This record gives sequence, C-alpha cells and structure tokens, in this order.
Amino acid sequence: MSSTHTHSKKSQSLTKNQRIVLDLLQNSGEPLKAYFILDSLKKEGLNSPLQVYRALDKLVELGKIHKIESINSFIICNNSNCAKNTAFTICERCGKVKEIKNRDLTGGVSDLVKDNQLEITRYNLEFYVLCKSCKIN
Amino acid sequence: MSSTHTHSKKSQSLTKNQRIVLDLLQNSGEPLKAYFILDSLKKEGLNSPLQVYRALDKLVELGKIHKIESINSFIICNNSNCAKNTAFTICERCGKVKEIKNRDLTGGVSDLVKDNQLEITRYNLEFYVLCKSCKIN
DNA sequence: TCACATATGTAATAATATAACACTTAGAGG
DNA sequence: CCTCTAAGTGTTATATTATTACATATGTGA
Ligand SMILES: [Zn+2]
Ligand SMILES: [Zn+2]
Ligand SMILES: [Zn+2]
Ligand SMILES: [Zn+2]
Repeated sequence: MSSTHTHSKKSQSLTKNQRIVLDLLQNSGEPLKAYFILDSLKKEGLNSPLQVYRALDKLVELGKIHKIESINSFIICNNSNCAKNTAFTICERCGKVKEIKNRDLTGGVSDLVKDNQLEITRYNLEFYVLCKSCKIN
Repeated sequence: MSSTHTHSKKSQSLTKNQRIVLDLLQNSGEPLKAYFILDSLKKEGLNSPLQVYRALDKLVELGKIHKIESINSFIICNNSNCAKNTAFTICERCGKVKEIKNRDLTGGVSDLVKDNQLEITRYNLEFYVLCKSCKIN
C-alpha cells in the first residue's frame, strides 16, 4: 500500500451512476430499457435520460454490459472477454434473452470470417429462437 | 386472361406506397432511414411517418428489404431467399454496408447452430469491419 | 352485390436518444 | 499543498425513431 508505485486506480473505479446502473442490470439479469432503468433509479437520484445513457455508454465501452440492438435494451455481460462483441438468442415468443457463451462461438464465427475473407473488428449476432418452455406450450 | 382460373394476384402486387418506397431503396442501394425516405417521397405524396413505416413493415415482411437494427436503417435485399434472415458488414469508419451473400453464410451459420444446439427461426448478423478504402486511408 | 381483409390518410403521442452548457470531482504531477 | 486536466454530473431542451387510434377507402373473392 505504502509503496511508491502509482498503482493507478484504473479498472475498479466506477462512478456512482455507473455503479447503480450496473448493479440494477446485474441484479435483474434480464434486458432492460433505458427509460425503465431511469424510472427504477429515480429513488437513487437519477433524474434525466442523459444520466442513464452516459452510464450505459461507459459500461458498454468497458464490456460490462451489452446493448441488444433489435430490442433497444441493455443486459449484463454473462461472459468474459466479449470485448464489444455480442451474441444472443432471443425467444420469438416470450422475449427471453440468453447470451451465447463465447467459447461456443469463437470457432464458428472465425470460420465464417475466414470463409468470407472479412476483417472483422467486432460483431453483433442475434439469433431468434423458440425457447424450451415456449416450444412445449 | 379470360380463363376461369383465378391466377391470384399474389406476389407482384405492391401497393402504390409500397412501390415508391421500394423503388427509392432499390435506386439508392444504400441504407436509408425512415424519415429520410419520408422527406424524399413528400413529392410523391407521402405525408406521414406512418405511411412510410407501414410500407417498410410490409416490404420487410415480404423479404424485399431488410432493417439494419444497429443503425435504424433499411436497405434493399441483395440476395434471394433471405426470408427474414439478415447478414451485413458495416464499415466502422465510413458506414458503408454490404449484404453478405447467403450462399457464403449458410454453411457457417448452420455449423454455429449445430454446435450450439439452437433451433433458430431467424437471425440478424452484423459484422463491423474496416472496408477496403477505409483500410488504405 | 356483399363481406372481408388490407391499405390509406391524418392527427396525436410515445419511446428512444442526443446537444449544449455550466459546474464538479478525482487523479496526475510538480 | 497546488494546479492542471480529463472525466463525470446535473439540467434543460430538443432531435430522432416509432406507434396508437380512428375514420375512410379499395380490392378480391363468394
Ligand atoms: Zn458478453
Ligand atoms: Zn420463450
Ligand atoms: Zn437479403
Ligand atoms: Zn469504410
């Protein structure tokens, strides 16, 4: 602790707004919409959309959450090392979302990339499915 | 013409609004935003967002155009038999969009699906890239 | 002709997201 | 400790994207 090296606070330091938004997404585990987050965190002191969007932007940038583009929603990252890549299944019927494990995906995507000679900087994959419980009913 | 069989008008019959929206997207070849389409077609008689969105919805349903979710834009389908599946590359830098040929993709995606034991009803794939001209500069 | 499904026109409003600006805080470095 | 700077905050206003509601019209098939 008392050594001279700077120890730069870097990664662990989320701000208050970032923290409470992250906690909400963490506790929810489901995709949430920005304005729902705003409403939920009014009591924590969030008053304007911009406060929410700024926190969300930062958390996306840090790879701690993802945006699911086709439903304008945000969800906690359930993997490690996604960077800004996203891959989800979304149930057509009930809307349930699951993040695809990136170890399951890496091979498949890189084959895709190789086959198409793409130089991909990041990707966004949304697979619409019928989830188990919806398939039964 | 005068025979008794119904010859059901089915596929070729787009309505006026659907036709002019499709033509615009066809002639453009680029992704266009709904309100840009509205502005462009004011002179053709389109007056309200709803007229545009209704035409777009129908054309998406018919598979003639696609929505690119992460940029809220619509583009003419450049394949056949996409159904409602979409796969695009999007340049990070200049925004240029290209549809990935589905013959290039089918294998890769079905491997992905097999590996992940998914029962996919449709997919939405967005690959961010650096396009050739952006890579040079 | 009648019924029905589909499309239209129009106004209002909802939902999602950003711009602009003044101010504050936290950390780096002297 | 002081000062500089980058990042974050709070707030108001506004832009962008999309849908609801409702009355009317049009085409097709029986
Ligand atoms: Zn993730
Ligand atoms: Zn389901
Ligand atoms: Zn297509
Ligand atoms: Zn480019």
